[in-house]
Amino acid sequence: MQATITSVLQVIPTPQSPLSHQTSNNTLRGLESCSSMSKLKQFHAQIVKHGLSHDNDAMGRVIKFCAISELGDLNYALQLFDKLPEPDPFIYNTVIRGLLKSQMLRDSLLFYLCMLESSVRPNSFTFPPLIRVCCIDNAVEEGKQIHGHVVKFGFGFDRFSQNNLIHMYVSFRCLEEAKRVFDNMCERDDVSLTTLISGYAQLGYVDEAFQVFDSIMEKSSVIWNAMISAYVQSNRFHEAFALFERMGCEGVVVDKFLASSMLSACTRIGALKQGEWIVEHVKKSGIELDSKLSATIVDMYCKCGCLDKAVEFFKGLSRKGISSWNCMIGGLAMHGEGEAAIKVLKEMESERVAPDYITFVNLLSACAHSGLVEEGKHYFRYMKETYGIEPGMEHYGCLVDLLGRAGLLVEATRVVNDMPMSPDVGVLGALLGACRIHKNVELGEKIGKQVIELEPQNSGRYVLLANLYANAGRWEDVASIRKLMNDRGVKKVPGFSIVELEGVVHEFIAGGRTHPQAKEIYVKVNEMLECIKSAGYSPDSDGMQYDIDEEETENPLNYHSEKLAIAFGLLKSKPGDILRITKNLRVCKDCHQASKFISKVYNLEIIVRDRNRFHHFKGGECSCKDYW
DNA sequence: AAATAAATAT
Repeated sequence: MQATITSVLQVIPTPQSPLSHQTSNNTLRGLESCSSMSKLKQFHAQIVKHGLSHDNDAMGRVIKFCAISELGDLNYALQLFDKLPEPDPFIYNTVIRGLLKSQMLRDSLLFYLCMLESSVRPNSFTFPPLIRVCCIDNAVEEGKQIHGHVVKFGFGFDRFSQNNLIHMYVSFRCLEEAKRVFDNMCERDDVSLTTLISGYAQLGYVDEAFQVFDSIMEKSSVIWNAMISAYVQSNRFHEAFALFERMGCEGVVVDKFLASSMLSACTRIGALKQGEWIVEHVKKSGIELDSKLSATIVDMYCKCGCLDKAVEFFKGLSRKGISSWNCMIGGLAMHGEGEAAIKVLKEMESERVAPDYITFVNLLSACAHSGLVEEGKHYFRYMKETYGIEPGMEHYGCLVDLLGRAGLLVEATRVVNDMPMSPDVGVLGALLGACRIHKNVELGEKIGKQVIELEPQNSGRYVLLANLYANAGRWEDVASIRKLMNDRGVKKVPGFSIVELEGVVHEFIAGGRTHPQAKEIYVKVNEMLECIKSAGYSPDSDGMQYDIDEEETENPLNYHSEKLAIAFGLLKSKPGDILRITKNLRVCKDCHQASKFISKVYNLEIIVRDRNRFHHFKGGECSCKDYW
């Protein structure tokens, strides 16, 4: 990007080609509906015959098809370009877009330099794709230079360029720059606003996002949606719901995007009642149930713990998109219904829907959660053999998880070592998890250290390794992990659990006392623990989660968010009720054990969704059969 | 002749 701009500033405009004749007009019109490269080559031949092979207008259309269309051929476009004596800005822009589309990011920037060197003046269409290139390539320096060019060539107030610049600076995490571009605009549109709002939210500045949102006088539904999703994304569900309500009061119509965002909010916190309300609304208001929305609904039912309703809704779909199939299989996986998941795959095949990459991720995860080792191994090969799907990182992750959980650590390690790509944190994390389950300290230590260095800010990894050490009685190592976390300023993610009772969502944070009935709840926790102790429960401090926080005075193990949520549920429910809990972390061993006892002693069904899967506690047993 | 953002499944 060394080219100087000053030399290009005085450019002589490219002379326009002579007008095309009637015949060539017809040829050009035909090009619009061109359906393949071989058809295109016929058109090209016609153009040559009419003596227009150097005509920018005609050749521009040909190049556009080759460079941009799905059926095109970028190399052919480049060959044609080379034969043009004086390509115009449109043609340069088109090739730049084509290079972007083919992920040839560097070449796209270089091509822009060629444009400048040939003294062809960029226009307002030149910059948006270039800005995207910098954005995707994370090319911060080049991005700033392109921004300079935008201004110097006089497009500093072009809305498309500005919107793309906002997007670019957000992706560079330069929010001040993004805001500066935004403030500088004379005319902001929905794109400018949503880009900035979601940008703030992505980087954790939800309140700043709200300020922008709040400053808008006339809010379109797109803007409402952006702000609501911003809250959902930041786990601030109460605010999302509150805003949704306010939106209704202001008479904004719920469209499919809003329905989708709200459903995903319900899904994330496991708010079944609210989710069902949205589904009813979708049905009543005639919002089009497209395949994406259907998938969202299937997913909502699954993740809110209602497998039956998910299945019912799924079966009722007249046209099932691939994502609905995938959500259904994924839902069954979470509930530990491996055999059922395999059955759905077979149904899918008999309905001639081709499974894709994600189908097999979900299917393999179903096998892993149900301990279906042979089946899992079979489908791992099958997807390649039958559908030509090359196993990706996620598939390897599932396979390692599958083998590791089943105690086949040697085989799991071999898979990791023989993978064609180098294993990411997910894959190694699966192996580490297996080491913890099967108490393999040597391997676990080695993998644990790797995983921590790959993701130094992820507290969960430290906790996992510390647990492994604690398990082996290696307390000095536990202490050194704790020190490492402190030195690096890694904060443990606070665990929270959510319960929906009578349509109201209650949230509990481990050791927290913010709930209005906190006092009663804590009394109930103690009573509850005493009660199950006499039924044979003994606290299991194996998990060691508590020892990692030094400042806690009480034993936080007793006040894990899940126990608070259950105690609250006990206060509010009658025997025979079902208690649904959603939590952000994984269930710890002690809570798992306690939940089993509680389900028996209090005759209460408890359905817990953790980070990974569902646990259905009933009569002293858990649906995961302690396999999780 | 031409374009940017926002939703689902790991």
